[in-house]
Amino acid sequence: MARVTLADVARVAGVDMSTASRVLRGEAAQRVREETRERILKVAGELNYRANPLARGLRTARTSTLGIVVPQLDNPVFASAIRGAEMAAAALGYSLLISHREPGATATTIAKISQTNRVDGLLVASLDDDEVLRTDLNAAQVPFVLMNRVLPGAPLSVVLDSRAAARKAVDHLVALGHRRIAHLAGREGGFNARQRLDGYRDGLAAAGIVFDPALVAVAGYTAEGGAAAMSALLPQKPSAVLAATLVSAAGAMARLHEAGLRIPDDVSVVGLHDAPVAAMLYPALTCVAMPTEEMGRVAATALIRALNGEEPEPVPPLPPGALVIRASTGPAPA
Amino acid sequence: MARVTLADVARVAGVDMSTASRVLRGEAAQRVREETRERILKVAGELNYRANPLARGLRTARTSTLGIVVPQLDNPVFASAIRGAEMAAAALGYSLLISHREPGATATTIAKISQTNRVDGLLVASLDDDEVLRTDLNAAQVPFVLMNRVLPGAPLSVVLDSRAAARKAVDHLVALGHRRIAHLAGREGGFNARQRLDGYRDGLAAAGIVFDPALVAVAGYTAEGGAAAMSALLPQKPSAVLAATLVSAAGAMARLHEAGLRIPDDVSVVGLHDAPVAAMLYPALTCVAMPTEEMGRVAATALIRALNGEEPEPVPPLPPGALVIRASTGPAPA
DNA sequence: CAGCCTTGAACAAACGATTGTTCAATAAGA
DNA sequence: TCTTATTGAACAATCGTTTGTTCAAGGCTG
Repeated sequence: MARVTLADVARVAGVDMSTASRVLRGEAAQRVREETRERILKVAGELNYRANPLARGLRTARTSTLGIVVPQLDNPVFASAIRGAEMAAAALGYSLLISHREPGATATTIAKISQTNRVDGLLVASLDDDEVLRTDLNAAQVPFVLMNRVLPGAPLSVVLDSRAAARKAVDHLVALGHRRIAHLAGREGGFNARQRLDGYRDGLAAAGIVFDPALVAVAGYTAEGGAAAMSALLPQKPSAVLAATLVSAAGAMARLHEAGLRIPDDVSVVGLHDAPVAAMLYPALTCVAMPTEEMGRVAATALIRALNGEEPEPVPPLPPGALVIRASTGPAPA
Repeated sequence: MARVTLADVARVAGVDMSTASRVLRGEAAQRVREETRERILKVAGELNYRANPLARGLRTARTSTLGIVVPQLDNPVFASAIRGAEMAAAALGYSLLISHREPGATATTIAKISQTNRVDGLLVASLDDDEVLRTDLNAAQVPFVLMNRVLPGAPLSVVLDSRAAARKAVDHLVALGHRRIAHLAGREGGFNARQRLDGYRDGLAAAGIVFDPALVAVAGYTAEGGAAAMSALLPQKPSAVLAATLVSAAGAMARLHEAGLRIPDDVSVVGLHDAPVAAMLYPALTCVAMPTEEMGRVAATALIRALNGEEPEPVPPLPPGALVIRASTGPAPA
């Protein structure tokens, strides 16, 4: 059970460690005779040799590990971003070190994780305010990529095209004949919230509907917020609601039930992002799927590229996925 | 920005690296004069020295990293177990390397993650069958602890007391006057499924209700399964349902809505585990909270103990948390 | 005052890989 | 045939720690 080291491989193959190393890393293939090369590979295979990442990391000053910092683990958005990042990282020989970070645990997490010398770079998702996030990131000792977020001055971000997604959702409602469409917005001042609001307005404009500020309420990212915002909007008698997130949609739906309104007969509801929970709501929620897994994949890939010294090129917003029509949307009431 | 190494600390403090190392690791305090000791600590602090985990790991053959393998990341149960494990690990100086593992990606993940020499031990959660899991674990090159699962022969497990939880849920229903209580069971043959079924029967027995196999249906761990099982049970006209998981509860509730039955007026529903999604269902689901976060914490702690050579002592099942009464349960219909 | 213990700290050898440099043998060119 | 490139592989230093061993100085005992 003793680990097989490079020295073992070299000894068995009858070559020097340096030669074995070069062959196994696939470097400068020209400098080694084909026959020797094959012998080394064969021996390594037979011995089931695996390079010790610590030794390699020590020598190369690289860990082949990415850190990923998320505010919540059980949020489906982050969970699937992690999954995507993990797959991309694994495909490129990297591992993922996950740190979940309580919102408000300012700076400490990013500073700590990057100081401990365990990761080459960081994937960062955050729900914090720009300023807080900026302070945090200033403490980062390693390159990083932001997910689902832009921060002026931050080098690289991978974002979802929330604007297009919101537009898509509104188009669906419009096609069903809705005209009084309310919007449960995200946190005020947030980047994504702005995007979604813009998309909402795009949709209205395209349908020739005049934007009515009274039909927009800030719901934030909690069920309670969704319920409260829905309460505020009820007097406006919307026939449909676009919620910025699944969670606020759930809160809104609960409020509609309480108010005795039927979904979708009286009010249609559509949310952004698709996840198993959408199907578990009652009625099952129509929503626009977002490529969150791809976001993780793209972010990890971009980060690794940057670590390899490639010039980072900005990533365009990821277009929304399919409109998943479930039971929560229907024709506008006559 | 160049990293501060132990050599730097030693040089500035005017001592040998070995002395600095011993002081900073807090080892054998007796062998160093108090004055020297303080000087080293002071210098290390001023220089903001952080040991390079790779170098240390190389020398000690330990990475101070735990791997955690979960079948799903967005499952609240696993998410909070991860959170708990992370906190415990961090408190003991360990990091967490997360691998999510598609159920069915047999053996590969565990084998790979433990072969790569990156982790000292593994926390394993799995939904696979015993045999599959056993095969997987045979490939493990490092110590491991099972979470929420027992496997005959496996050295160490940390489990939730699902039996007591199910019992608690049934007691609640009984107290509300229910007598025809159905059970949506987990996967047939699964350890937890058995536990919950036993708890369900315990509850019935305590209330003097005769167990009726016709009131039990296997729902598995999906919403569809929950819905299908609920369909199968409807002809039995239960006045209450105990679902083994939140997901199957959601499926069952959807089915009840379709059938035109009111919750809780016609049928009460209670689920096991508490998570934000429970509050998002309609009506909000009454459930028995489970200490999943603590499970992660305890598992990580036990694993680290084992890695330190301490004799592992079996961990008793973690008792269920509070009964969280929401809107889905009410008095039995007259 | 000589010899022996203690104490405090330096010396030095790993851990397992990577990589710049050297060197021998062969091939090519003059 | 002798020199010069070229190729193929060994040599050896290094990354930053940890830890077994050695060693010097001072304190004690007799």
